[in-house]
Amino acid sequence: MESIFKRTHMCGQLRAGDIGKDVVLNGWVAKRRDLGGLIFCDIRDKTGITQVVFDDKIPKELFEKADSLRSEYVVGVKGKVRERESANPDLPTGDVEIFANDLILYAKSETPPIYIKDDDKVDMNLRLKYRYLDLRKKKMQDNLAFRGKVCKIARDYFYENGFTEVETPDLQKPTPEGSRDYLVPSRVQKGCFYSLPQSPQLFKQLLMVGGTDRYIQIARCFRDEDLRADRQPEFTQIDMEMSFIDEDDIIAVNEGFLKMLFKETMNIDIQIPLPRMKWDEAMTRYGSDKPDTRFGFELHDLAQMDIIRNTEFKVFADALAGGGSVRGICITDGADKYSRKQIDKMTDHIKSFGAKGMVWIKKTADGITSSVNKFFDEEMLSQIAAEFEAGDNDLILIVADKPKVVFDSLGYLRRAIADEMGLLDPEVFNMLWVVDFPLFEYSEEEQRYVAEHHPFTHPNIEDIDKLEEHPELCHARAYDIVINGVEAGGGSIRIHDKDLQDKMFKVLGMDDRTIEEKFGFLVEAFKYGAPPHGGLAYGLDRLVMLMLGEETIRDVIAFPKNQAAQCMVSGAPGPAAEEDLDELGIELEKQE
RNA sequence: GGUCCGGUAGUUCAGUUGGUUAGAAUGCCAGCCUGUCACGCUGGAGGUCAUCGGUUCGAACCCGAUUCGGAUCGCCA
Repeated sequence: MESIFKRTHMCGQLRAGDIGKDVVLNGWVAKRRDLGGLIFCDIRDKTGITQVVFDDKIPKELFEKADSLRSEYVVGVKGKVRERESANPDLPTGDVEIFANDLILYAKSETPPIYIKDDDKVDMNLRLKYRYLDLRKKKMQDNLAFRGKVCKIARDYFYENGFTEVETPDLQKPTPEGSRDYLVPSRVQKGCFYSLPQSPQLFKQLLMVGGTDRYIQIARCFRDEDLRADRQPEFTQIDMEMSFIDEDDIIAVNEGFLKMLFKETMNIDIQIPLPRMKWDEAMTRYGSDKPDTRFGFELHDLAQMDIIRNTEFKVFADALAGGGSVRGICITDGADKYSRKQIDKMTDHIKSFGAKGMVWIKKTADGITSSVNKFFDEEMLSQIAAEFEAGDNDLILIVADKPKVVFDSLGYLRRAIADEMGLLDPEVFNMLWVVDFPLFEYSEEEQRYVAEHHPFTHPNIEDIDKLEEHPELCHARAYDIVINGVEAGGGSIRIHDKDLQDKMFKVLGMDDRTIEEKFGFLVEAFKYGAPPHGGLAYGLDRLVMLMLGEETIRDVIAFPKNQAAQCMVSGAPGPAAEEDLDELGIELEKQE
């Protein structure tokens, strides 16, 4: 008795040209259709399914074995490829079937708790618990293969361009700046902790000081923050860094990568160079530093209009008096699509961004009306509509508040509405660089300036002398690659000059001791000759999700965590053994 | 940490104004069936209505607490 049938083909492979061949397939029973004296059985592997036929002309023993097959049994089948009596046009292998003459049962299966088909509606947590079943789906296998291919292309491209792949340590020194670290206790140094890297940032800069010149890594990163549909606590970056370059070099190299990537994975031709948009422009036109440019609905600033500036409408007047702004978007053909109730729902949602309300104006063939008729007569409303160049049946939405609230609200609304109206074409990939980010952001909480990107980001050359007097006016030599409204990657030119770095730390309110504690080793390294350098990192998971049009990052990661950051397959995280904790010198608080 | 939504059969869901034995589809089991491919037909099994408490003559349904899950804001240099 053979223990294994050596396969000749994969299950998605056979075509009409294979008719007459003797073949061997291995796989799982995807579906059994028992017609009595005739049994059809679909065998599945990661490439697809093939129909196998058993009839009562074959030996009784074999037929009975086929009769006993159930879903997800693991089998090997020997047989002859033949033409189907009626082809199945929905299947790549639909012209042929295998007339079985031998069958081996490798393993039985209990009835699977989830459906194994691409368009299931099974609860995500259940899918994650039985991930190994979920992964049998063609779509999941295709997604994993696609992700692998993206990694391979990244390696191919960067290797060809003189980059060296280097692994940076996963056990790092805890960094107080930035997101929460995952901490790993040290056994040898009791009371001390490693942190898992949020990114390889500091080490890749040390590699530049070390003369690596061009570095690439497909790097695992960890951030102990709350999860989202597009955010996992452990994720992967395609991380690169270059020496003796400016931002044009970084952008050119990465445009080359993106062009190759989209060509080789999806046969899409990206036109390079990609457009670059300043951060200020992205905010004022799209209300977002990651604008989706596949559709219009751009923001308009109404603060210059006399009727707005001189209005008695308290909301607008207060916003402008308090240094805020009044801006709006015009939804083409939105007037009859959105009821009062739906608009109220939108208003509720933008309240989560801090907005206190929203003004709407509907322009139709019958006239113009709004939620502020008390303050603006028809003539005034028409003036506002003209500012938006609104046509009949357009809907104008206006938010007045602090700039951040206005941008967040309108930025959200324009994309959410475009999505609802079906304007987000999944076949189109609109890419652009967002550049000239603010260097600092004022943290109300900490009552000081914090780095928008990180403290090693090089200020724009012309802003350097403003650094100490007017940090709020400084811009950064930073750039984000934005695809269809998603930040696929970002990076910057780094500071390599020690004096400039010191100045930067000072603006950030760090004294010598803090600097020494946090980044002492980097500052030390920079004393010995750091080359001008900069780089960029892509969020691999997010990039793959975007390319595949998936709605959640979990569908492009083999074993993702659920929202509570648990691995549903293994049950991680779990409690540690008493003796392990003892050895680490860790004592737990007694839990009730 | 906040807000919102949800938890009913293995799965996806319905469940009226609070009222008899909680339903459907699918899956599963058995029988019949030789060209199916969402096979078909017949029959069957399958439920701690998340948990606890309350209101009530009576609770899947109303109220409260807890818990779990999801979305989202904060957070994510």
